Amino acid sequence: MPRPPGHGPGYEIKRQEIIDQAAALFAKHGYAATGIAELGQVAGLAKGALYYYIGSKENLLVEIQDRVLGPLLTAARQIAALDEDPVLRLRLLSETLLGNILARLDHIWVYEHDYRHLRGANRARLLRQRREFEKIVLDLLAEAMESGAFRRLDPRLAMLQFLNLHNHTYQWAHRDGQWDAEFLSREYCATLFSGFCNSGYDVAGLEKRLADYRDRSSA
Amino acid sequence: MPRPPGHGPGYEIKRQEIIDQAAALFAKHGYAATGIAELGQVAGLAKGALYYYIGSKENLLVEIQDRVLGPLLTAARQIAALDEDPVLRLRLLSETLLGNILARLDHIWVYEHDYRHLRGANRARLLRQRREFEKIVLDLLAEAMESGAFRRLDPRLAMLQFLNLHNHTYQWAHRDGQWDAEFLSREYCATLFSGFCNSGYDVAGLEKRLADYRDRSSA
Amino acid sequence: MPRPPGHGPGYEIKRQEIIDQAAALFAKHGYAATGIAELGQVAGLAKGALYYYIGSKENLLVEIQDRVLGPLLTAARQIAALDEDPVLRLRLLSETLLGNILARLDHIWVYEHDYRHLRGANRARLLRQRREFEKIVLDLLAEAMESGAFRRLDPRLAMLQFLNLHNHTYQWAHRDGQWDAEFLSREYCATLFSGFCNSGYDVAGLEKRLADYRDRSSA
Amino acid sequence: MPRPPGHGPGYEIKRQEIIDQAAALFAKHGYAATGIAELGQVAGLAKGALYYYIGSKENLLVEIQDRVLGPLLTAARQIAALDEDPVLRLRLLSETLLGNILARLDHIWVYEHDYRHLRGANRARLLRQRREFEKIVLDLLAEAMESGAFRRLDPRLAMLQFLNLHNHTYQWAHRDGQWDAEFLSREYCATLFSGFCNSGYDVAGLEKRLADYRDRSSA
DNA sequence: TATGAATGAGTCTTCATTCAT
DNA sequence: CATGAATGAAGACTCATTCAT
Repeated sequence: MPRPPGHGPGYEIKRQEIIDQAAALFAKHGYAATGIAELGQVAGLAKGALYYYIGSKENLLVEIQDRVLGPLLTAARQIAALDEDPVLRLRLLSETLLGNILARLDHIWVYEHDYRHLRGANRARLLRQRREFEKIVLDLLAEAMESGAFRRLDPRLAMLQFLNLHNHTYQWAHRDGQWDAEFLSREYCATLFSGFCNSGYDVAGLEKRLADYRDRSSA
Repeated sequence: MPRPPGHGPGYEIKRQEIIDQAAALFAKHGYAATGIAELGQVAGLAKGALYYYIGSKENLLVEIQDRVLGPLLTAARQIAALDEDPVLRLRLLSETLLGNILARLDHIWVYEHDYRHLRGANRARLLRQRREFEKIVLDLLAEAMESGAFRRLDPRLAMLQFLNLHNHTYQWAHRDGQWDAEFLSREYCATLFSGFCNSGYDVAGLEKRLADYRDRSSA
Repeated sequence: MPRPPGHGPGYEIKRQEIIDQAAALFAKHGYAATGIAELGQVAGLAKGALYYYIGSKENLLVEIQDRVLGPLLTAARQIAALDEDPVLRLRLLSETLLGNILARLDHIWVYEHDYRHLRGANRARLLRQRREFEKIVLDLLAEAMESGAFRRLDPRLAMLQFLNLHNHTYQWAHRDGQWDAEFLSREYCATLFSGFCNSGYDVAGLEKRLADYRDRSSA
Repeated sequence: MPRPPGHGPGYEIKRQEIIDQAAALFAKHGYAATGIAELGQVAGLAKGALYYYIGSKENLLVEIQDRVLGPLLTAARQIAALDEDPVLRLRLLSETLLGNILARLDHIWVYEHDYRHLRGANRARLLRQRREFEKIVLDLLAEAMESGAFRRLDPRLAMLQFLNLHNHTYQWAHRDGQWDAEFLSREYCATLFSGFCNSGYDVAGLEKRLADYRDRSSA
C-alpha cells in the first residue's frame, strides 16, 4: 500500500527494506522500546528521510502485521477450501503456519508481542483477521469431528491447543535451526492428532496421504 | 530482596502491593510503555515515595520475574524429586505450571513479554532459571522414554512441545475463565502423552494413578 | 484552575509567572512561532519542569485567553446590570474595555491574534464568551436606541463600530503611552456617540453624568 | 520582483497564482503555522517546483504585503493630491481603504497578523510604507482642521481613530458580506466626522458633494 | 521546468530518576 | 516516610530548504 501519490520507482523497494529493518529491531527490543532514531541509524537515513518512507511508527507496525496475516490468511483460505479430508487440510494448514513462522521469525515476534500497541481501526482490523484465522482452524477441527476422524472434543479447546503448539514456536526457533516447517508440522500433528482422533482413525497413514496429495497437485 | 536496612514494619507489605500493581500495568501496556507516573497514580503515591519502595523500574521487573520463577522452580524441583512414575510427575508438573499461569496471568504476561528488558546480571540469572526449569522437563521426558512409557523421541523437541502447549496459554486465558488448571492439565497431557507414549502404555489410566497419588499424599 | 492534585504553595505563583512570560513571548513572536524551548529559557526552567507547570502549550493559550475574557466579562455583566442610562453604561463599558486592553497589552495581542490556534472545546468556549461580550454591547446599543438617545441604526453595525474602534487600539498602544483608558474612552465615546445620537441628545453632558455616577457609587 | 533572469512566459502567471494560494492559506492558519508542503499540495506542485517559483517562504510574505500596500499607497497618494475639500478626500480615502480590505480579505489578514515575521530590510520597507499611509491620513485630518471643517483635535489621535475603525473591519467582514465598501465608508465617515467636525460644518452634505465629484470625474 | 529524495535542526512532549525539605 | 519540584535526555514527528536528475 504505497501511501502518498507521486513516488519514484525506487520508493517502494526502499520502503520495504526499511520495514524489514524495523521488524528486526522491533523483534529484538520490542516495539515500544525501539526508537525511530535507532531505525534511522540502521537504515542509514536521517529522521526526515525516514519519515518520508514510513509515515509513522505505528504504520510500520501495521505493515509488519499485514505481512504476517496477509499471506497467512490467503493460504489458510485456500487450504480450507480444498476438497480434501479435514485432517489432511489441518496438516497442510499446520505446515503453512509453521512455514510462515520460520520464514519471518522477527515479524512473528512483533506480531505476537506488539499488536496491542495498535490503536483504533488498525487494531480492530488486526483482531478481525486473527479471529478469521482462528475460525478456519476451528471449522476444520469441527469438520474432522463430524467426519468421525476426531473424537467429540470441545472444538474451541482443540483449536487453542493447535494454536498454542504452533504459535509458541517463535519463542525458541531461530533462523537456520535444525528443524524445518515440514518436520515440525509432522511432529506437531502427530502429537495433536494422536490425542484428538478416534481409536479407529489411521493417524500413521496421514503422511502417506499427504504425499499422495502433493503428487496429485504438482501433476 | 528488601533494599536498604532499617525499614519499618509496613515497608515490605506496601512494597509487595506496589509490585502487584506494577505487574497489572506492565501486563496491560507492556513494560516499556508503562510510565512510572502511571504506577504512582495507581499506587496513590508521589514519585519520591514510590522510588523509596521500588528502587528502580527495572527492579520491579526483576521482582515480577522472581515471583513467577521462584515458586515454579521450587515446586518443579519437589515434583521432580518425587518417587513416582515420570509420566505422573510430568502430569503433576503440568498442573503446577498451569496453576501458576492461571493464578497470576498478569505476572506471566510480563514474564513472557518483557524479560528482554532485563540487563546484565538480572538477565543472566533469569535465563539460568528458565534453563533449569526446561532441564527438569527434559529430564522427566527422558526418564519416561527410558522407562519405556514413551517412545524414543527427540527429547528436546518433546520438551518444546510440552512448553509450547502450556506456556502459550496465557495468551488467551483470562481470570475466571471456564477452565481451571486441573482440567487444562488433563486435556493437555492427554494430547501430549497420546502422541508420546508407546502403544503399550496405558494413557487412560494416568488420571486414575494421579488420584491414587493424591489420596496417598494427603493421607 | 490548578490542574493536578497535590501541589505545593509556590506552585500556583510560579505557574502564573510562567503564563505571564508566555504571554509576553506569544505577543512578540506569535503563538505558533514561539517555541517551548524559548519559554523555558525565559522562565529559567528545563523543559521537564516547564511542563510540570504548564501542561501543554495550548493550555497556556487557554489561560491567557481566560485572563482576558474572565475579568472583562465579569465587569461587562456588572455594568450591563446597572440601573443607569444605557449611554452611560456604554461609556463605562468602553472605559473598562480600554482599561483591560491597556493593562495587559501582551495578553490582548495574543487574544486578538492567536485564538484560532485553539482547538475543540477550548475554541468553542472562547467563541461563546466572545459572543456574550458582543451581545452585551449590542443590547446596550439597542437600549440606547429605544430610549431615544440614539438614532435608529443597524444595531449590529453600531456594535461593530464600537468594537473596531476599541479593539484595534492594542495595535499601536504601548505600555506607559501618553493616553490612559479614561482619556481614550472619553474621546472614543465622544466620536461614536456624536455619530449615533439623535440631535436632541446631550452628548456633551455625558461626562458630567459620569462624574455624578462615580460620586454616587463611591459614596 | 521576478527572481532569476531567463523565465518562460507562464512563469509570472503561475507565480501569482501561487501567491494567491499562499495568501489564502496564511490567512486561514497563520503564516507560521502554514507548511510549505500544504502550499505545494494546494498548488499541485512538488516542493522542488514550488521553490522554483517562490524563492522562499518569507518571500511569499513580502509579496503579499506588497500586494496590499502597493495599490493602497498608489491610490492614497492620488487621492491626497486631488484638488478637493480635505473632508471629501478623507471620505474617498476611506472608501478606497475599505475597498481594498473587502476585496482581498485574506491578504489583509496576513498583512495585519504576520508582518512581524518579516526580517531586516523587508520589515523596514514595510514599516516605512505603513508610516507613509498613516502620514497621508494624518495630513488630511490636519488640513481639515486648518480648513475649519474639523475641530482642533489631537491629529494623531484622530488618525488612530480613523485607522482603528477601518482596519479592524477585516476581523469580522467576510466575502459576500451584506455591506460593501461604499456603504461602510459612508457609515464610518458619518460617525467619525460627526465627532470631528465643528458645529458649523455640514456633515450631511458630504455625500451630496461626493456624488457631485463623481459626476465630474467620470465626465 | 519539475521531480522525488534527502537533510538536520526544530517541533511539542514524556521519560525515569533525584533530592532538598 | 513522603512530597513536590527539578532535570535533561529521549520520545515521535515536522520543518523549510536543497539538489541531482
